[in-house]
Amino acid sequence: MFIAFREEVESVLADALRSCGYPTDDLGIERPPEGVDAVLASSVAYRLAGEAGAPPPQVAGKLADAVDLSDATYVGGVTQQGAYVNFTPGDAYFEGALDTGPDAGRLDPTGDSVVVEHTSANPTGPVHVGRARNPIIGDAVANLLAYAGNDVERHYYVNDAGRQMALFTWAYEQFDESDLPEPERDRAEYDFVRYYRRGNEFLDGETEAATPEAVEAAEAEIDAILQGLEAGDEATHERVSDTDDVVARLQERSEAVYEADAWQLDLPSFEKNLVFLRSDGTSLYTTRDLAHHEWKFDSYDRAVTVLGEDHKLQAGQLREALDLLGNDTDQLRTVIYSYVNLPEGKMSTRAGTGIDLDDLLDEAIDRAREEVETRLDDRTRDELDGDDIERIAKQVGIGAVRYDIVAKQPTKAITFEWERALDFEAQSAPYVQYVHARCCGILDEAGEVSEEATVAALTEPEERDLLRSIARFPGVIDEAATELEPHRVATFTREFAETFNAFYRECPVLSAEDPEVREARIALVAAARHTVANALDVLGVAAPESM
RNA sequence: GAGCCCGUAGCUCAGUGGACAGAGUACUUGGUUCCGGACCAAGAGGUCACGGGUUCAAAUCCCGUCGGGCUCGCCA
Repeated sequence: MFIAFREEVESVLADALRSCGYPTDDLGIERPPEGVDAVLASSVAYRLAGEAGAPPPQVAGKLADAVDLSDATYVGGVTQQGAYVNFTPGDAYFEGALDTGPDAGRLDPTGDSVVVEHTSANPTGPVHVGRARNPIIGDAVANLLAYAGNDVERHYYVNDAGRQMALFTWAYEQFDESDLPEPERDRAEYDFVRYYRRGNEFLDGETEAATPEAVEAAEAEIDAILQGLEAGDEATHERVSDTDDVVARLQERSEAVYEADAWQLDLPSFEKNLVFLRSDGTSLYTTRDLAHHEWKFDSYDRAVTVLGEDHKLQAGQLREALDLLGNDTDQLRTVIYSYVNLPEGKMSTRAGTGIDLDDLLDEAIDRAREEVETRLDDRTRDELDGDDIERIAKQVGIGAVRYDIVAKQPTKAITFEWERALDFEAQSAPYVQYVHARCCGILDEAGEVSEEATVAALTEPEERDLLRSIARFPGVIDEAATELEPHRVATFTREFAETFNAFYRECPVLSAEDPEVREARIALVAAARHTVANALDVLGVAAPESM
């Protein structure tokens, strides 16, 4: 509804500007502050004041008069308030919101195919919280693009060809399991990471056996393994097997230089040369990634990659090299996130400091379970059995962690604190999930949602506010998808929950005396439920029917 | 040292040219015979890091300073 409303506003405002003889290049459309009774407003009068030779409020008044709403469906009215031209919704706008169903927030198909790559990492160990933003943001970005009407594919590119894997392979053969600590969990990556850490300790000379000669021998062996991986690389990786082709094309570029036996690229925007072929003839990650991205460009309309800020330079070099190779790099967008730190310092897989994501999730589920159990006595509705408690604990615990991470702007650094991430009150997943459960509770008792329900029966300000929030959801999806900023959806869920709670407080649904009002409120709760369920779905947070 | 990112209430964060800078948390006070109190209402809390500039209008854009982070490898 919001998008159609916005298009109508753009159209009628442009017409009004033309009829007054003003330029239409900047419509100045924005969202008015809280308390203003309009869905959208225009501040264009400020910019026209000089040209019109009249103060902004006068220009705004003239424009408001010139707006012709006779063909408008969703825009119900236009008023001048100070220097602003305000557009208020009509009945069709509210009716559309009340009709919101299971496809809430899903936009019309764009026809674009998009590949979202995230969490690409070396399989050398478990994911710690420092890196946890990658899968969580990546998943939300992919969901967001799918809701925005794109045909989305998700890729998790496991790189098992680089030096870290060669080091790991060497360490795995070199060290005896009996000399290693017990794995922290019964899973492969916890088993493997012990070798990886021990290997790094050895190479750093931190163990007794690590004499300079031994380290040198180890390095030689790792190099030999790397050569072997490189040879096997082409056979096993169809998608990056065009690396040779990329190397050949790069060598023909005038930016290519051959220095110190290695092929390098002198990129104009970067100080340092980018080596794309080692002196021993093996390729580098970035070279293989170039071939991988050309494959993406051939196979999809657009590509999105979610990367930590430590990869930012490499992402820039990749983009410029792709450009040199003749690709349209507008197809590629990169979402960069900052690392998560602990109050006591940095996290590192290699050093073994930090909190594993698995541990955090377990702790979250444990705390959620306690929370559910202490609230059991307060329940007035259905009884819960052990399975229900476990399900709710998982939905709430994992939801709280994901929400805590996805709700923040990725570019900002986060200091991770247990208490904050697992606070189940206020600006958190459970707060929003609770709204969903409440809706389900009401609908459960209400039975069928009537087709006859009409917004004419919804006259309370809290009812109208809720309708506006429901109507706005597709607009939020549109803007968040355009900017690749899923945290905007999280912000929306918070505001939405507050709006719903205000409605819940002021407007009894099941006990409403007027049957038409009761019917309409039930339909409103159903629309709200679909909205909050899908908003949580975008964020990758479960929407429990009871909790 | 150079490049990039960040700095908003005690704390955690929204807001990134336009209507009085907003939430939560913590603190103070109040609310449930009534659809689920994981809720709600009220109060208090701000040199938007600092200093210049552009603009009718700057937390938002530009320049500089300070503080923090990331990067600068024939690693990924």
